[in-house]
Amino acid sequence: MVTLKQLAKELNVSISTVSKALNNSEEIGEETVRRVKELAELYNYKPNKVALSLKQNKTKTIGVIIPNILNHFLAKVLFGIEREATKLGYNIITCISNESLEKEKESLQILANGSVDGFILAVAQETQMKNEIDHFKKAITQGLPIVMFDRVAHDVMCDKVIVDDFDATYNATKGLLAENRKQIAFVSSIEDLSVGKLRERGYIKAILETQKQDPVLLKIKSKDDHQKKIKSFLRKNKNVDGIISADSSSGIIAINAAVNLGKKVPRDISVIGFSSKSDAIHAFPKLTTIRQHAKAIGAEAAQMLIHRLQNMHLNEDVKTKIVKTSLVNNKSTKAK
Amino acid sequence: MVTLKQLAKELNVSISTVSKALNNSEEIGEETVRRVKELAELYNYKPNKVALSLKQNKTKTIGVIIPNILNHFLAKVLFGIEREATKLGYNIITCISNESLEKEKESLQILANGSVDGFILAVAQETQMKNEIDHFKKAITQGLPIVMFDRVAHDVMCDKVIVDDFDATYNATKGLLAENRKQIAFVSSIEDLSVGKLRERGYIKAILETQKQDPVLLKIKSKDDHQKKIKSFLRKNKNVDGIISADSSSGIIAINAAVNLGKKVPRDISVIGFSSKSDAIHAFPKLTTIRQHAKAIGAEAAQMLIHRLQNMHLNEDVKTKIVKTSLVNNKSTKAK
DNA sequence: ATGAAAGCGCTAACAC
DNA sequence: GTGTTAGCGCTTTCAT
Repeated sequence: MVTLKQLAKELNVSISTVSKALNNSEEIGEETVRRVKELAELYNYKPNKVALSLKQNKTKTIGVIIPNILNHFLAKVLFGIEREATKLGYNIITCISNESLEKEKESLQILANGSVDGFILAVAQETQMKNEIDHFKKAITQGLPIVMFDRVAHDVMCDKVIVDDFDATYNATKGLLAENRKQIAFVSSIEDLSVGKLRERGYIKAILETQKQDPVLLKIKSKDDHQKKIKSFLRKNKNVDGIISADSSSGIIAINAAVNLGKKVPRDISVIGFSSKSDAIHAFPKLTTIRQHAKAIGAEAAQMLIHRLQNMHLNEDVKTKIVKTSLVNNKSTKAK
Repeated sequence: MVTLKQLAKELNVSISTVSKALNNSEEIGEETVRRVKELAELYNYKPNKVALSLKQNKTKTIGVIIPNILNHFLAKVLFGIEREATKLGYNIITCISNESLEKEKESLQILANGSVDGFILAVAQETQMKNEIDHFKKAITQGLPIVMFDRVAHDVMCDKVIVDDFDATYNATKGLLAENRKQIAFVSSIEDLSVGKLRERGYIKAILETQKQDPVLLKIKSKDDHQKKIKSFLRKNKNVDGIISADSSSGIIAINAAVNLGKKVPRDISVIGFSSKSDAIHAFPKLTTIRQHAKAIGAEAAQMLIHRLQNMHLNEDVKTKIVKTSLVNNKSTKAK
């Protein structure tokens, strides 16, 4: 990499002259500016990011901590974060906590050594289960703002971007009730997560309001064989004619399992699930989907963090943004 | 963040004494070392990463450029890279090229400003189609080594980690032939990619060797409705009793479509596809899968790059590592 | 209009 | 055993 020093030497001017010329300072003569810029162009000069960061005490880099990059939703949020951050002139350093509290702490620690200006993260499963939040608070105290998305720690004072999970399943359940479904079941492999609990409650509320059916829950552990669990559940509960799925694959598996058992979807059973467009087509018929607008969530989180970084002096109150889900009617429910 | 300066002041010693003490230099007295370390501990001192980078002219950071984070395979490689890099003391800055040549160039450019020590990347689709490679060469010339994985540019002299795509489909096709399948078709939505072409050739070779059937190809464009395309293909080609899928979703869709058309899998038709474990269960029966060992590819790429970074002076020859795929027999083929 | 110098936080060669 | 100094690349204040 070419440095200001080298340019200065070659042009027989001082380093500061070169710096000013490149930064369009009024102080420098027209002719000099031209010569400097020409040479800089020729050598493809780029200001050294590290030196800038040191000087200005900010890195224009965001630390992103994702629990699980193989989760389509989380990956899509990351996509949204990256795009928005890039647009606003920031880079992202990505760490994957792998749902582990320890790894999450570590990542936060390591990046708090001056590598980043702030964090965007979704809380790891283990962290949510143990309800630990000190590491978050510590980072914030150190002057590194955090934006949490989707899975948040409510007791940490920081900006948040969340989904209206409760409403989403409440409304989805209402939708199946409107189809006159007699026994709607709830299938979840994420009951440990804050969002999993919210989704469950939304479903339960809608069911209890009917006063005509009771909640039926199928909870799947990650080590279970999802296909078998769901298939045997459907076999044993022949009266189930509607399914709300809380995670991204149970809905798809449920459809395929139902078809496999000789049921017609949606004639005999309707299914609604959280899912992405690309996964929804893995089911025949295509899964009616609760869309979470993952990219928008990521973009929103990036905006919030960068806004805060650029207005640190103002000390604004923390905000929570709720991104509304939307229901995409495909063929696994009766169309309206 | 606490600095050496502040510690030095509080302890009434010089900055360099503190620095040496913390770095376990032999020069410093036992007692001093103890005092320094205690205070550092108390204030949770962490060496400023940016200052270190500037001083040592290396960032211990790797730039990773991924074409599409929503692709499960690529996401998993990223996972592998992150894990291995972290283990070896490196951070990763992630950019997403979104399959665009322009974005890829930009990312390479921006990160070449001193932000990273080298790159790990898979070439964007557009880049492969236009066969542009100057931006890669430029980065390498600037002293930033590149490791390419999966989708590589053969004309760039750099380390590579690739999959034995040709062999994978060749062998998979042979496997279906051994089941005595009379007409095996090849379904692909990635014919533009280098790996897509290799997979196609592997299939074609195996078919031509039989001298009993001709290759039958279904090529899907990304804007097509994949479900419809595959379903109507199966309807029109009733003699097809075997399918090799080149991408990660066609195989799953094919199984579900076949079942939907009243066929029994694998009695009437066998299917093999590239896929991950978590996607394979979206099909009933579960898809027999060509596993690419994405995490291993990522780890290997990280190791290669870091090895090179730590031995830049040696100027070692570039290497290409081939990671063998393996076939996981599930229920969409006749078990051996 | 141009340059010298200080300083961001750190390490290390070189005094003492 | 401890301190001084220079320097990584850059911006910026303050001379000239």
